[in-house]
Amino acid sequence: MSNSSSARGLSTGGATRIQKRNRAAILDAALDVFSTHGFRGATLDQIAGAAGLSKPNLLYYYKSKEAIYTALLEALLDTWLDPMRALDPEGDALGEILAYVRRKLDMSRSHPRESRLFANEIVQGAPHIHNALAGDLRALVDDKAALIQSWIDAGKLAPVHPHHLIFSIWSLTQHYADFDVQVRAVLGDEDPFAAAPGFLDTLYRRMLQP
Amino acid sequence: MSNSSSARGLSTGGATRIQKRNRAAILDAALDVFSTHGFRGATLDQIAGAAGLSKPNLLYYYKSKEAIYTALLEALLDTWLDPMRALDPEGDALGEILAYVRRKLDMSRSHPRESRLFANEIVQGAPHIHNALAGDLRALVDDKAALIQSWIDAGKLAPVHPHHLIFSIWSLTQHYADFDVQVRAVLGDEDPFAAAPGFLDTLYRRMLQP
DNA sequence: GTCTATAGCCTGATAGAC
DNA sequence: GTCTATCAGGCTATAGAC
Repeated sequence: MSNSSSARGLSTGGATRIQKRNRAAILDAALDVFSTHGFRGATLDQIAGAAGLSKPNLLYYYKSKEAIYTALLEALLDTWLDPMRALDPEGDALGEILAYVRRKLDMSRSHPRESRLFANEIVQGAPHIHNALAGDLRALVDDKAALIQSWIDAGKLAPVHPHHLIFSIWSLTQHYADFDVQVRAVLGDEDPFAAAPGFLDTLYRRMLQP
Repeated sequence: MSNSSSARGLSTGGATRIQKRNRAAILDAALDVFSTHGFRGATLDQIAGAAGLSKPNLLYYYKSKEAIYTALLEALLDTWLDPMRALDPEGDALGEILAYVRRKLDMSRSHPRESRLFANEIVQGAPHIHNALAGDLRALVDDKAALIQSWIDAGKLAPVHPHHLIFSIWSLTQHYADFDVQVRAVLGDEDPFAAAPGFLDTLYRRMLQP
């Protein structure tokens, strides 16, 4: 029997520890580069360099540039929507919305690369994830919009268009990640995230208090 | 005397009508292509084709890809900020804000390419217009933020952080242009601009009514 | 699994005829 | 002013040695 990787006995689920580490390093490097330059603007040289691999070795793990990109988008899309999934029908209406806003704002601060990755993709027409938008995303949003509408009907929130309310939360929170350079250029030394939580909390309290 | 262009007697300001028409066609084509694919993703072939010129002829009018791009950004930046400049210190405070929001939303509907051009540029770190952001833009925003603060101090608006109020207006209105595909994927057949004006009007009334 | 070398394509920009 | 032809460089992806 040959000393092939699959016969080593140390492999876990068909992938060695080195393979797992390299795949993770590649996706992290790809997130860096794709989020900064967009799909077309990124090069395999940059990604390979950031991952500490040679370019052909990079293509040993993923067979093409596009394969890296779509693997990255798929791996992130689910977690990206977690803050919205956590909206709890049993919770206090206004409190749930405010907590959702807070979670999204926290993600803009802690995961700006993910935000800019999706921003780049969507601004340019979402050529790689259009199906996910019209499928899973739409279903999830419709579900949560119905929940918001039920809160409004029960008099727990002031009346607003539920879908546009959700758009406003995405837009206001992701703005601090996607347009970070502009925000900081205008604010100077002031940290955007110092006043942003209070501002958004006030905004949604005043708008939604029944 | 040779029959050179400058001796024709029909030239206006050093440029013939054909030159003016071609320059305008180039900038319009460049707006199309750069706003859809970003600077790096755009190609001179696409721009030349959209403008109805050959690639070398394109480079006769602008000496490089970057020259086209920066000419476009400079030509648009001023008009892009007009809605904010129109904020009138003598007008009614809440009415002025609501009118500004409405003007910005109208621009997202009528000029989505311009919005996406700046979105692409800023998401990727604003490498070509960083100076303009930290210079002219910041000065203009600081000026209008002071105006908003004076309205708050006079009791004409509910207290909010003026800079973040301005960011919110940019974010909420431009979202409908920059993330158009996502908004439409979620809304399905419903026209985003049907409910958006009313939603934003309600939002800012409830937030700012003293 | 990882490397060097390179194929093959595309892109921005230039030369030179008309 | 506009074209055809083309160069030089950068890019993705593959071949093949180890």
